[in-house]
Amino acid sequence: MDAFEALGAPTRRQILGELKRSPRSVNDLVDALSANQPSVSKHLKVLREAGFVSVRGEGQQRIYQLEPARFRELEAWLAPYRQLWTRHLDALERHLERKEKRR
Amino acid sequence: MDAFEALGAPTRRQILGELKRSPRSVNDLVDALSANQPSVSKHLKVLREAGFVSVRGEGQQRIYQLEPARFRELEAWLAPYRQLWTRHLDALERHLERKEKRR
DNA sequence: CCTAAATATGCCTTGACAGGAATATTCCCT
DNA sequence: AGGGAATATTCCTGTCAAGGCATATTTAGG
Repeated sequence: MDAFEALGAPTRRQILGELKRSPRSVNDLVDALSANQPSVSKHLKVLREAGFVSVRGEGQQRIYQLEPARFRELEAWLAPYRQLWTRHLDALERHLERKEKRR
Repeated sequence: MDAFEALGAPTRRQILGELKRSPRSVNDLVDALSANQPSVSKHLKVLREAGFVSVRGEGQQRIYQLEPARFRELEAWLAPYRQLWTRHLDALERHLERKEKRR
Protein backbone atom coordinates (compact mmCIF):
# COMPACT_ATOMS: atom_id res chain seq x y z
CA MET A 1 0.00 0.00 0.00
CA ASP A 2 1.50 3.29 -1.02
CA ALA A 3 1.67 6.53 0.92
CA PHE A 4 -1.52 8.09 -0.36
CA GLU A 5 -3.58 4.99 0.12
CA ALA A 6 -2.24 4.76 3.65
CA LEU A 7 -3.64 8.21 4.34
CA GLY A 8 -6.98 7.19 2.89
CA ALA A 9 -8.36 5.67 6.06
CA PRO A 10 -9.60 8.29 8.54
CA THR A 11 -8.53 6.20 11.52
CA ARG A 12 -4.95 6.30 10.29
CA ARG A 13 -5.04 10.05 9.95
CA GLN A 14 -6.31 10.19 13.52
CA ILE A 15 -3.36 8.09 14.60
CA LEU A 16 -0.97 10.43 12.84
CA GLY A 17 -2.73 13.32 14.52
CA GLU A 18 -2.06 11.78 17.90
CA LEU A 19 1.54 10.95 17.12
CA LYS A 20 2.04 14.52 15.96
CA ARG A 21 1.59 15.62 19.56
CA SER A 22 4.05 13.07 20.88
CA PRO A 23 5.19 9.47 20.47
CA ARG A 24 2.78 6.97 21.97
CA SER A 25 2.38 3.39 22.99
CA VAL A 26 -0.25 1.28 21.33
CA ASN A 27 -2.48 1.34 24.38
CA ASP A 28 -2.25 5.11 24.62
CA LEU A 29 -3.47 5.27 21.06
CA VAL A 30 -6.25 2.82 21.78
CA ASP A 31 -7.40 5.11 24.59
CA ALA A 32 -7.05 8.31 22.59
CA LEU A 33 -8.95 6.98 19.62
CA SER A 34 -12.07 4.99 20.13
CA ALA A 35 -10.93 1.86 18.38
CA ASN A 36 -10.07 -1.56 19.67
CA GLN A 37 -6.53 -2.70 20.09
CA PRO A 38 -6.22 -5.12 17.17
CA SER A 39 -7.52 -2.45 14.86
CA VAL A 40 -4.96 0.08 16.05
CA SER A 41 -2.17 -2.46 15.73
CA LYS A 42 -3.17 -3.20 12.17
CA HIS A 43 -3.35 0.42 11.20
CA LEU A 44 0.03 1.00 12.78
CA LYS A 45 1.44 -1.81 10.71
CA VAL A 46 0.15 -0.17 7.55
CA LEU A 47 1.57 3.19 8.57
CA ARG A 48 4.88 1.60 9.41
CA GLU A 49 5.12 -0.22 6.10
CA ALA A 50 4.20 2.99 4.33
CA GLY A 51 7.06 4.69 6.16
CA PHE A 52 5.01 7.18 8.15
CA VAL A 53 5.94 5.86 11.56
CA SER A 54 8.67 3.89 13.25
CA VAL A 55 8.72 1.84 16.41
CA ARG A 56 11.02 1.24 19.27
CA GLY A 57 10.51 -1.22 22.05
CA GLU A 58 10.52 0.24 25.53
CA GLY A 59 9.99 -2.34 28.20
CA GLN A 60 6.99 -4.32 27.17
CA GLN A 61 5.58 -1.39 25.31
CA ARG A 62 6.10 -0.43 21.72
CA ILE A 63 6.45 3.29 21.20
CA TYR A 64 5.42 4.62 17.82
CA GLN A 65 6.57 7.93 16.45
CA LEU A 66 6.30 9.88 13.25
CA GLU A 67 8.90 9.50 10.56
CA PRO A 68 9.69 12.89 8.99
CA ALA A 69 11.02 11.55 5.70
CA ARG A 70 7.66 10.38 4.43
CA PHE A 71 6.08 13.72 5.24
CA ARG A 72 8.78 15.51 3.37
CA GLU A 73 7.92 13.43 0.34
CA LEU A 74 4.30 14.45 0.65
CA GLU A 75 5.46 18.02 0.85
CA ALA A 76 7.53 17.51 -2.26
CA TRP A 77 4.59 16.08 -4.12
CA LEU A 78 2.41 18.98 -3.14
CA ALA A 79 4.99 21.68 -3.86
CA PRO A 80 4.48 21.88 -7.64
CA TYR A 81 0.80 22.49 -7.05
CA ARG A 82 1.53 25.35 -4.72
CA GLN A 83 2.17 27.78 -7.54
CA LEU A 84 -1.45 27.17 -8.45
CA TRP A 85 -2.61 29.36 -5.65
CA THR A 86 0.32 31.70 -5.56
CA ARG A 87 -0.39 32.50 -9.20
CA HIS A 88 -3.96 32.90 -8.10
CA LEU A 89 -2.98 35.33 -5.38
CA ASP A 90 -0.74 37.26 -7.75
CA ALA A 91 -3.64 37.70 -10.11
CA LEU A 92 -5.82 38.84 -7.27
CA GLU A 93 -3.19 41.27 -6.14
CA ARG A 94 -2.82 42.79 -9.57
CA HIS A 95 -6.54 43.06 -9.74
CA LEU A 96 -6.72 44.88 -6.42
CA GLU A 97 -3.92 47.19 -7.43
CA ARG A 98 -5.73 48.20 -10.52
CA LYS A 99 -8.79 48.96 -8.47
CA GLU A 100 -6.64 50.93 -6.05
CA LYS A 101 -5.20 53.15 -8.76
CA ARG A 102 -8.60 53.91 -10.13
CA ARG A 103 -9.90 55.67 -7.04
CA MET B 1 -15.21 9.89 -1.22
CA ASP B 2 -13.03 12.30 0.68
CA ALA B 3 -9.96 14.17 -0.51
CA PHE B 4 -7.38 11.65 0.62
CA GLU B 5 -9.18 8.67 -0.78
CA ALA B 6 -9.50 10.53 -4.04
CA LEU B 7 -5.72 10.82 -4.16
CA GLY B 8 -5.35 7.15 -3.38
CA ALA B 9 -5.71 5.92 -6.94
CA PRO B 10 -2.51 6.34 -8.98
CA THR B 11 -4.46 7.05 -12.15
CA ARG B 12 -6.06 10.05 -10.49
CA ARG B 13 -2.72 11.41 -9.41
CA GLN B 14 -1.57 11.04 -13.00
CA ILE B 15 -4.56 13.05 -14.12
CA LEU B 16 -3.75 15.78 -11.63
CA GLY B 17 -0.19 15.71 -12.89
CA GLU B 18 -1.38 16.36 -16.40
CA LEU B 19 -3.79 19.09 -15.36
CA LYS B 20 -0.98 20.74 -13.43
CA ARG B 21 0.69 21.49 -16.75
CA SER B 22 -2.47 22.93 -18.27
CA PRO B 23 -6.23 22.41 -18.47
CA ARG B 24 -7.21 19.55 -20.75
CA SER B 25 -10.09 17.98 -22.53
CA VAL B 26 -11.07 14.43 -21.65
CA ASN B 27 -9.64 13.06 -24.87
CA ASP B 28 -6.34 14.83 -24.30
CA LEU B 29 -6.17 13.08 -20.95
CA VAL B 30 -7.05 9.75 -22.50
CA ASP B 31 -4.13 10.20 -24.88
CA ALA B 32 -1.70 11.38 -22.24
CA LEU B 33 -2.50 8.56 -19.86
CA SER B 34 -2.87 5.07 -21.13
CA ALA B 35 -6.40 4.50 -19.96
CA ASN B 36 -9.64 4.13 -21.82
CA GLN B 37 -12.11 6.94 -22.06
CA PRO B 38 -14.83 5.72 -19.67
CA SER B 39 -12.21 5.15 -17.02
CA VAL B 40 -10.86 8.67 -17.36
CA SER B 41 -14.36 10.13 -17.24
CA LYS B 42 -15.11 8.24 -14.08
CA HIS B 43 -11.91 9.32 -12.39
CA LEU B 44 -12.62 12.89 -13.39
CA LYS B 45 -16.00 12.62 -11.79
CA VAL B 46 -14.43 11.48 -8.54
CA LEU B 47 -11.90 14.30 -8.67
CA ARG B 48 -14.62 16.79 -9.40
CA GLU B 49 -16.79 15.62 -6.53
CA ALA B 50 -13.78 15.72 -4.26
CA GLY B 51 -13.23 19.32 -5.31
CA PHE B 52 -9.86 18.87 -7.00
CA VAL B 53 -10.98 19.86 -10.47
CA SER B 54 -13.68 21.86 -12.18
CA VAL B 55 -15.11 21.72 -15.68
CA ARG B 56 -16.23 24.10 -18.31
CA GLY B 57 -17.81 23.24 -21.62
CA GLU B 58 -16.01 24.51 -24.66
CA GLY B 59 -17.70 23.55 -27.88
CA GLN B 60 -18.34 19.86 -27.67
CA GLN B 61 -15.39 19.39 -25.39
CA ARG B 62 -15.27 19.52 -21.62
CA ILE B 63 -12.18 21.22 -20.31
CA TYR B 64 -11.00 20.15 -16.88
CA GLN B 65 -8.74 22.24 -14.71
CA LEU B 66 -7.33 22.13 -11.22
CA GLU B 67 -9.15 23.77 -8.36
CA PRO B 68 -6.67 25.50 -6.03
CA ALA B 69 -8.90 25.50 -2.93
CA ARG B 70 -8.66 21.77 -2.38
CA PHE B 71 -4.90 21.86 -2.66
CA ARG B 72 -4.73 24.61 -0.11
CA GLU B 73 -6.61 22.35 2.27
CA LEU B 74 -4.08 19.61 1.72
CA GLU B 75 -1.38 22.13 2.42
CA ALA B 76 -3.19 23.13 5.61
CA TRP B 77 -3.37 19.54 6.73
CA LEU B 78 0.28 18.98 6.09
CA ALA B 79 1.45 22.22 7.67
CA PRO B 80 1.37 21.07 11.32
CA TYR B 81 3.61 18.16 10.39
CA ARG B 82 6.12 20.48 8.84
CA GLN B 83 7.65 21.39 12.18
CA LEU B 84 8.56 17.73 12.38
CA TRP B 85 11.39 18.17 9.99
CA THR B 86 12.21 21.74 10.82
CA ARG B 87 12.76 20.63 14.41
CA HIS B 88 14.77 17.81 12.96
CA LEU B 89 16.90 20.22 10.97
CA ASP B 90 17.36 22.44 13.98
CA ALA B 91 18.67 19.50 15.93
CA LEU B 92 21.00 18.62 13.11
CA GLU B 93 22.21 22.18 12.94
CA ARG B 94 22.96 22.32 16.64
CA HIS B 95 24.75 19.05 16.30
CA LEU B 96 26.89 20.34 13.48
CA GLU B 97 27.63 23.51 15.38
CA ARG B 98 28.89 21.56 18.32
CA LYS B 99 31.12 19.58 16.03
CA GLU B 100 32.32 22.81 14.46
CA LYS B 101 33.32 24.33 17.80
CA ARG B 102 35.27 21.28 18.76
CA ARG B 103 37.79 21.52 15.95
C1' DC C 1 -33.54 16.76 -38.23
C1' DC C 2 -29.66 13.61 -38.71
C1' DT C 3 -24.95 12.26 -38.04
C1' DA C 4 -20.69 12.02 -35.94
C1' DA C 5 -17.64 13.47 -32.27
C1' DA C 6 -16.94 13.96 -27.42
C1' DT C 7 -18.14 12.60 -23.09
C1' DA C 8 -20.90 10.39 -19.47
C1' DT C 9 -23.28 6.54 -17.28
C1' DG C 10 -24.77 1.77 -16.16
C1' DC C 11 -23.61 -2.88 -15.28
C1' DC C 12 -20.77 -6.61 -13.96
C1' DT C 13 -16.88 -8.93 -12.01
C1' DT C 14 -12.88 -9.09 -9.28
C1' DG C 15 -9.89 -7.79 -5.76
C1' DA C 16 -8.74 -5.35 -1.70
C1' DC C 17 -9.55 -3.26 2.64
C1' DA C 18 -11.84 -2.14 7.25
C1' DG C 19 -13.92 -3.94 11.33
C1' DG C 20 -14.59 -7.30 14.86
C1' DA C 21 -13.61 -11.36 17.68
C1' DA C 22 -10.52 -14.90 18.96
C1' DT C 23 -5.98 -16.33 19.45
C1' DA C 24 -0.95 -16.10 19.22
C1' DT C 25 3.32 -13.89 20.46
C1' DT C 26 6.62 -11.19 23.00
C1' DC C 27 8.52 -9.42 27.00
C1' DC C 28 9.05 -8.42 31.75
C1' DC C 29 8.95 -9.85 36.50
C1' DT C 30 9.40 -12.89 40.38
C1' DA D 1 9.96 -21.61 34.48
C1' DG D 2 5.26 -19.41 35.08
C1' DG D 3 2.04 -15.63 34.87
C1' DG D 4 0.33 -11.56 33.28
C1' DA D 5 0.56 -7.26 30.57
C1' DA D 6 1.21 -5.30 26.02
C1' DT D 7 0.96 -6.03 21.37
C1' DA D 8 0.63 -8.69 17.01
C1' DT D 9 -1.55 -11.89 13.89
C1' DT D 10 -5.17 -14.68 11.90
C1' DC D 11 -9.64 -15.56 10.17
C1' DC D 12 -14.00 -14.14 8.70
C1' DT D 13 -17.37 -11.12 6.59
C1' DG D 14 -19.49 -7.15 4.46
C1' DT D 15 -18.53 -3.35 1.68
C1' DC D 16 -16.71 -0.60 -1.76
C1' DA D 17 -13.92 0.81 -5.52
C1' DA D 18 -11.40 -0.07 -10.04
C1' DG D 19 -11.41 -1.94 -14.73
C1' DG D 20 -13.57 -3.25 -18.83
C1' DC D 21 -17.30 -3.13 -21.90
C1' DA D 22 -21.61 -1.60 -23.84
C1' DT D 23 -24.57 2.03 -24.21
C1' DA D 24 -26.67 6.58 -23.32
C1' DT D 25 -26.27 11.58 -23.56
C1' DT D 26 -24.83 15.94 -25.18
C1' DT D 27 -23.29 19.09 -28.68
C1' DA D 28 -21.87 20.99 -33.16
C1' DG D 29 -22.47 21.13 -38.05
C1' DG D 30 -24.50 20.21 -42.44
